[in-house]
Amino acid sequence: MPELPEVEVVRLGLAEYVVGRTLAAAEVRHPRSVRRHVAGELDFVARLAGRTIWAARRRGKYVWLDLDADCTCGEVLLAHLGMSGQMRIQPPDAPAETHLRVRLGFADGGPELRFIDQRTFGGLSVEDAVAGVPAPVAHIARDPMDPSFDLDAVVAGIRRRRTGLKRALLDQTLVSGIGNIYADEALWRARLHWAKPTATLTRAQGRSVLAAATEVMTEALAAGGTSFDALYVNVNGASGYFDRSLAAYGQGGRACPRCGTAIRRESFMNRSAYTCPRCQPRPRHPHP
DNA sequence: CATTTATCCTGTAAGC
DNA sequence: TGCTTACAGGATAAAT
Repeated sequence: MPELPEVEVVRLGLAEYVVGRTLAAAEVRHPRSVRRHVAGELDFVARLAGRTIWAARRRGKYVWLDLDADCTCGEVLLAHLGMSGQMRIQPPDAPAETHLRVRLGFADGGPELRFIDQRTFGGLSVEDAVAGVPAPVAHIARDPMDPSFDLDAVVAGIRRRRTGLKRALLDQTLVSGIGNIYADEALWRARLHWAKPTATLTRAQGRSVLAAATEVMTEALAAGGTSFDALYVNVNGASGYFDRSLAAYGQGGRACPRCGTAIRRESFMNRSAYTCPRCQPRPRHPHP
């Protein structure tokens, strides 16, 4: 599932292959993939034709391409990969992928940009940027790799909440970029349980779990991301290999790399939470 | 207001 | 074998 490291790998690919090029015709093959473009499919296509891509940027799990030289107040092509979205660079004559949703051709006739998305939770839209950030991203907190990320402020924000620790880590308005995989890995590294009430979190524990999240996402980025179920690939179709380094996520029944105890899978918010029962003891009063 | 839950979607895999 | 069911889960609207 694309979280910060996977989206950053995609951003790097976009920076390499499409920045500096000028868009020609766009083709929307599935309306759901542009549903966030409120002015509709035709307007989406019309707004892209002839536009030059000036930069590829990211915040959390959102990635966008600047369509105006002045990035502080121009338009951008905003993308969210959702669960299964992929950005691929392909020759224009390459056969259509099974879940090809949007094709973006270029005026130079070179490789085109394709948005492929099996589950269609992701999508593209053209948005106005305000102070350099697309409007739908304005409420998304800075991520741990942002130079302006304020760790102590985020720890304070988490401790102000009245919820469970993992819920807070997944809340993109507190800190962005962390999804289910890296939340479980960060909690495992910090030896904290997902149901620990944020009210009982010390400042040191808060700093520890965020440092762990930053560390594990940095390592995952260096490995090209995590391709847990082969739905995540880079712009050239290659998988990342950080899944081999996961200690907790998806490891139910397997030995904890630290103490050998079997990793436990629990139900959490209609999904899963993986913990080591020994390294991450359940809090006395767990938050549901 | 703060917090939690249901919903969107499709392919894979497990269970009967 | 073939059908049904559970599961994967990011963001947000709706509910509490």
